[in-house]
Amino acid sequence: MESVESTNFIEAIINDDNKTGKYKKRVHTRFPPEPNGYLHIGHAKSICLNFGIGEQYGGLTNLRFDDTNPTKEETEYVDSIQEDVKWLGFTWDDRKYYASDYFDKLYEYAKVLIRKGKAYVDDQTAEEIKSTRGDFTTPGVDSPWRNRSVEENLALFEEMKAGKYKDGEKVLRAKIDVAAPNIVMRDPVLYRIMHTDHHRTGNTWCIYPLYDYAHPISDAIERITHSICTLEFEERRPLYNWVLEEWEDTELPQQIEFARLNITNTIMSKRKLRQLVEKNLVSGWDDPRMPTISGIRRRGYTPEAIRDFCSRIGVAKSNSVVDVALLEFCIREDLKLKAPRYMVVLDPIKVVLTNYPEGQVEWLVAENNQENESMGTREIPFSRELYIERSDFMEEPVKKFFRLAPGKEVRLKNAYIIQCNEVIKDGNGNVVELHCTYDPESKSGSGCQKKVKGVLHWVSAKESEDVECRLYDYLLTEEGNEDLSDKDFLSKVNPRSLVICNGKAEPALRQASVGDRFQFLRQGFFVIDQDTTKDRLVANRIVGLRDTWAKMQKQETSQP
RNA sequence: AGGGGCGUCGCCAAGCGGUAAGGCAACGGACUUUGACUCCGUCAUGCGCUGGUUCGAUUCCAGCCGCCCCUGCCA
Repeated sequence: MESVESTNFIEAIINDDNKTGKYKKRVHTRFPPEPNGYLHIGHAKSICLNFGIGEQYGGLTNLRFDDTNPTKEETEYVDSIQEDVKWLGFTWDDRKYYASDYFDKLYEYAKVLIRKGKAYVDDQTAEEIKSTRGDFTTPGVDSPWRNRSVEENLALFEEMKAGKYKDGEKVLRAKIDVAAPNIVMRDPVLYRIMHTDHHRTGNTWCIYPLYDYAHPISDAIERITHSICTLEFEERRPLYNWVLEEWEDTELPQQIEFARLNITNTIMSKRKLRQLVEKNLVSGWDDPRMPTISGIRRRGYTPEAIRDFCSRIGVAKSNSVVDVALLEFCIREDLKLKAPRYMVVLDPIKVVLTNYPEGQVEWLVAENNQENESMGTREIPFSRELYIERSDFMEEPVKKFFRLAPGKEVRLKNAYIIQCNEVIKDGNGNVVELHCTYDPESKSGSGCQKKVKGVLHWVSAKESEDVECRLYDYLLTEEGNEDLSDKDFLSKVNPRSLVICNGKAEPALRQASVGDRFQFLRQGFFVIDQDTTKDRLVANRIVGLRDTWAKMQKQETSQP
């Protein structure tokens, strides 16, 4: 809510530009995803940053699909990206663009570069280009085709466009300096030949521009002022500026880089997330365990929580790994007053109140959210047979355990104080039932003065409805986003080791998860997902189980 | 090794020469019919290291050390 405002380095740049009048106080940003996958929480940082700056400075923010590589891009992805950005609460109005909108302009400007002697057609193969580019310590060598005449280059480039050549036969290269210390500047490729259908332009083109060429021009065409991207593009900034040298506009966009988001134990690589989907290790990009925007939406995260998270993590240039606990804090913070607090029992143990009349049902009043009266109350059934959480009972209580134990008293939330008198076990010594007595004078709200240490969640055994549900835990890895080889990675990425719920993760994580689960369960912060129908039952809201107990689909290990 | 970045509390992150904000986490304590929430309190004589400049340096200079990125016709 009242987070302290301090300006980040990007805002400092913009403030300075506004002061010097560099863009006549115009602020125009863009969010430029390649439609080759679903957006994840890491993209949310970029979205909040770019759209946030637009809002903050009374400027504009475009949505632009960077679709210059037809082999990777699909319409499904552009749809999901739009949905996610909108869901986060941002709007681009009519400013939705595609790099492919500019294919004609890009082509024409390439010819300008050729006429200026700043680009040439190279006949070398990819391998030849690679081997003549040199390495970190060795300068590159000029291509034998580097000094073709403007006329020849123009003719060749037109032939490339006309489809005269096969894939890889020729490329258009920038004529910069093959010996530049910055390898990016060693005559980078501007255009390649690809006889591939594009998701929007179909087979109109067989030459496609590369990012380094298309991006600065797209920015310039849209009159972007601050082109914000991640750190790995930093050494490409000289090329970004080089491409724009002949551009006629006097207010050229400037590239600014920031560190991408990493979260502890969270897979943030699109490549790896794609593998999870393709290997069917998750149900899809929107599987509630995925760190994708659509996945965490299904988990019950709110846009407000994610935006709050993005503002709390800050923006800087140092590689950092944010503790997932901060994300969890943000959703709790937002849901605190929004989520109805229902009681739930996931792993039930039966409690029989031996002094409560058989067949009697009493309807008790419970507040939906004790911190937010406007959420009202509901009536919940109370009867002789109830369920409580198995972990809320300990036959031999440890030191600070103040839930139920033989002889101990505890309050059933919104109901009565009960005392445990007898423990019923099966042939194997497993506790199957608890016989307790309730104190009729202790009804909640009756002004009963008796104090007990513990308060338990419970549900009536007969009057409650069952809800088939699954409680998902995060898709966490022990390694986080470490770079594993494909083989190692896939061996780790299976539902067993990744789903903390299954109790298969490393002890420290598992413990953290138990704590987290506790938070969420006790406060009614659940996500349930009806797997069979794939119904988006949980989208955008927290679902509590109203006085029911959920039958967890048992995955081997039970809760501690 | 060449180029480009970055190093402030367990995790983020302000600070831009005047004597270390804030958040998360953690830990005490109060309150509590959710061990939640709330509330109080604690939590860097220290800013990668070493020198230098200065009355004074996290902030300037030099030299080290550490980490990240770059040799796609991916973005």
